[in-house]
Amino acid sequence: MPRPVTIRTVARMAGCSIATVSRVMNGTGPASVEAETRVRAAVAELGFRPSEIGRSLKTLRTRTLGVVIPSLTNPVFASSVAGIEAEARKHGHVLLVTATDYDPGRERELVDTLVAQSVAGLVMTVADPDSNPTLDHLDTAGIPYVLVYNEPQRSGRAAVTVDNAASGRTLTRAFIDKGHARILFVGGRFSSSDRSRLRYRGYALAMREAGLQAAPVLELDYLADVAAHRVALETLFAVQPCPSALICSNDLLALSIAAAVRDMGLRVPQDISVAGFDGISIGRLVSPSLCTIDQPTRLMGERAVQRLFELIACTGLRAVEHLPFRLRLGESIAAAPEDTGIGPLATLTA
Amino acid sequence: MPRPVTIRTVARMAGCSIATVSRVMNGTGPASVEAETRVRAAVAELGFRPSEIGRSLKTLRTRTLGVVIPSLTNPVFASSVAGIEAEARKHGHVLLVTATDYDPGRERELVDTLVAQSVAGLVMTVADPDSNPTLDHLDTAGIPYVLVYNEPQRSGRAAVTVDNAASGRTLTRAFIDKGHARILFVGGRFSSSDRSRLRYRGYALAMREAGLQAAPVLELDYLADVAAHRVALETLFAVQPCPSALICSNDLLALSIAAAVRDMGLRVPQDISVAGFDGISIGRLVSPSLCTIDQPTRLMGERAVQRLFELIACTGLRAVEHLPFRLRLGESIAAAPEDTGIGPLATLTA
DNA sequence: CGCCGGTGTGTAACCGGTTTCACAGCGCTG
DNA sequence: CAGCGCTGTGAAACCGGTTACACACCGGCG
Repeated sequence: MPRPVTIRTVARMAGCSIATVSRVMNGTGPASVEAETRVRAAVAELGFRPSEIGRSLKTLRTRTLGVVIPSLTNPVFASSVAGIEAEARKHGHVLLVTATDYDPGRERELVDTLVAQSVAGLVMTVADPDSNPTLDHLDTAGIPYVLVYNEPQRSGRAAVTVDNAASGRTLTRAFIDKGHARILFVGGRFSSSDRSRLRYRGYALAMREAGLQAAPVLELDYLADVAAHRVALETLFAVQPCPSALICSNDLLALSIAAAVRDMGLRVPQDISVAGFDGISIGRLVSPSLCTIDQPTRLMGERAVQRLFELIACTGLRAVEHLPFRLRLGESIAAAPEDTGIGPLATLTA
Repeated sequence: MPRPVTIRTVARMAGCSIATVSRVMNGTGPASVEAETRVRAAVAELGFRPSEIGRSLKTLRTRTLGVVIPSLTNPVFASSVAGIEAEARKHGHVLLVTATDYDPGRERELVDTLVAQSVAGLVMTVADPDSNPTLDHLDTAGIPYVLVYNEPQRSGRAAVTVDNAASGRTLTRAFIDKGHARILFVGGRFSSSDRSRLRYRGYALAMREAGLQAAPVLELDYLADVAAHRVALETLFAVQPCPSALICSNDLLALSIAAAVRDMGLRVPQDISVAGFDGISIGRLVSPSLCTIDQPTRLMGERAVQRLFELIACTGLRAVEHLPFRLRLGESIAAAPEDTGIGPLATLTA
């Protein structure tokens, strides 16, 4: 158990005061060439690295960013955290990462934990960015944060996202252009995702624009297994004609829904087309490759950190920034089967 | 910008000294009922939460664990970090997460950064757990750590993993049992993964036991795209008979290789069987579902944290702990085509 | 020669907790 | 009633840095 090397150890070895050591290491204030030389030699010999704790105590700000996301096991969040981490490291900061496990009730507790760590700022994805006491609390406490994937409607909050409604509209229009009319939107629980809600809104708009009736969303549990998803689909299909296309609110759900469809003995995309959102990279590898809305997930994380540092520096605006998305057609979308003109879904489900 | 609430604010409002506040909050030392009542009331009214920085300064240990992994975008690491995070939170700790991006040269720098943050301990996945100066440094500095996925051969290092060689043997034997003889092992760069090496060793052992000759590993870049993988396969297949089975050193690579095989106009598994390692959950959703070695990835993260706390408490051993793995057959493995008895791969590649 | 200003350096306060130590007050025992 | 021990409390040291401030030293100028 070697004695810890502190700034005092260095000062003793260099034959100067701790103030001089600090000045040399941070380049603040004046220092003679010989003092600097001796300090640098001592630092090198001792392998001294200043404690971030001691440093933080004075300014009450650490070189640490807090991250709050629903889950690490969804590749779309993992990918954005990868971007956040890389960009934070560029700025000499590290990341405190926490997950709510899709439970909005945990948001407040996690934020409090991170605030107790005196993070310099937060990057978050929350369930509801508009009516959110936790974010209100951060606002009043003056702690800067940037939202990722969230798209607050009421402004005054910094966010980096894509235009979810527009992407839902784009994706739905792609289906309509291929002759689909009975298009069902399958969503994760709306309460835990404003993305889901906005994507559905885009879907509904595209349907209306095409003179089609939007069906109510089929709400499923993100995290349930294929069997549960199959049961949900079968239950629905028993009381209404089978849709020719399923738009799922995210890629992970789309992969599970596609598996459930295959389980039912139907082919993707010949019998039913399936699409998702997010553009997770695995979607390119599977067969049929997944039709999706491609998002710059990693870049979104990087931009969020850049904007967070702007907020910390008191430049930068609390506004929503939209990054471009792109339709990736993939192989899981095909032209609508011709023999299925039974009518719109909504007439039966309404 | 509200004045920060410190322990002194609370003491003033409760009409006592900061020592009493500290004692009440931590349950250390005696405190009268009335003093405790006043302190708790003040804490509640002010919403006081003690700064972790101030707390840490005294003991020079934070309630923070450091995590070093190759990448967050590989679901197998993301999943273990999820387990690490959940278990750490149970113990009231938070996670500093960093990624090497598969560059072993960054390990030292990241560890130094985390050590400067005075982490209580580290959970790591490194390229080479046996000959590793960074780990040596942690040993001499007396900083506890537990390895995940790594399987150090020379003992003296705490690790949580599966028996990678045994899993390679099990998987290979499954192929042999289905009549495969020309089985190729496709690996990520060996230099960046001891798992790859050990899984190959298990493959080679199973081949030898069955009287078959093991082929040299086909080393590929984990992160390259499908097109690059296709080129690599075509180049190899041009000079030797096409194997009937491809065992890939991890699931992400297996998915990419399967896509490359399909790109070449071959069917999985009718023409070529494909398998991976890790048991990422997405492997169950794709079609054909992926044959793999199922690992308790999340549990591995949880166990690592449990053992790390044992090390911190100076109970607990620096030893390798093997968790059970399970062969998941899936649909990407089929019986070997009958007309392919051209001979073992090794005779041609050697 | 006295004064001014700049340069290099050390001392000490400070940040927000934890913890040691001293001590007051009280009840008990001898 | 003296002395002991226990309980509750506060003052102050302490952790490892940063930084305000004092000051010594030196060269240049009036």
